[in-house]
Amino acid sequence: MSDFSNIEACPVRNVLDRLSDKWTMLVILVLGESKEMRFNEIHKRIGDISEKMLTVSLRKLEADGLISREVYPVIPPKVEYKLTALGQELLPLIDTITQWADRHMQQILHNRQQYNA
Amino acid sequence: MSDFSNIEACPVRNVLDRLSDKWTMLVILVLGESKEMRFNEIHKRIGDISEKMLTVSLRKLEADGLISREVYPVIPPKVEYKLTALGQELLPLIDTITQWADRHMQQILHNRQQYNA
DNA sequence: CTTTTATACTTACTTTTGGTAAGTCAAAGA
DNA sequence: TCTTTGACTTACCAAAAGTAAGTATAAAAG
Repeated sequence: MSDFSNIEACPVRNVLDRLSDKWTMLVILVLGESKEMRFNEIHKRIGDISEKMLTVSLRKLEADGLISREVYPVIPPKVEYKLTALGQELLPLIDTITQWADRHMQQILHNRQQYNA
Repeated sequence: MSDFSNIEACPVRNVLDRLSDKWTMLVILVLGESKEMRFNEIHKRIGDISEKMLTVSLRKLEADGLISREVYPVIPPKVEYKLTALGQELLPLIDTITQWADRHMQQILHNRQQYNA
């Protein structure tokens, strides 16, 4: 049983803190859909993420080594993102959650309605 | 390939949006450690969550039907929380991520340092 | 009999995180 | 010369989360 309250030293806290922001897990999922993706492709695929937050999310994932960023020196700019081996390892774990989501969404929506009544 | 940009209709977005806040996944993990838990127990186990946010997180999880909340009419108050069957289904999926975290934390910390240099 | 303690919250206020819209850069095309 | 293109950046505003204090009530302590 890990010591969740020791935030610095606890791997679980360390990783969950990084995944527990508004966009990170979704960005990983999206990147898992194709070999590599350009900034605007990811942006369109998600739809409602701001450019600012997409930039921030991608930079953090890059810093952790979960994605790689390749800049082509052309104009207009071209930048390709893809999951690293490490990132690809994480992908199926998040994907399992999305499958669970597909199976249980109806139930959850129902529960929410009950609760608000 | 689901339509992530249709936030209302997409189960993945719907569930990820709920899990993608600062504390939800960690609260589920902690509740998975014992049969049931009282408010202050959860609070101490996590350590740095505020009482306010713990209340908010628990209420949302309750609304979705992932945890149940039992109030004993005593003074001082006693309230017990535990995962429902639905919540217990989700637990191993989050737990798999924490195991991945344990395996790769060193590498990730190393990557972060490299990036900031 | 007054004060303290215990537990699970609220509430008012501040800080951090995220959203919005406009701007930047440099070359190619009209 | 003016517009378009793509990947951002920036200044400013809104939403989420943190902080510290307060609430309720009865039993136990002094």
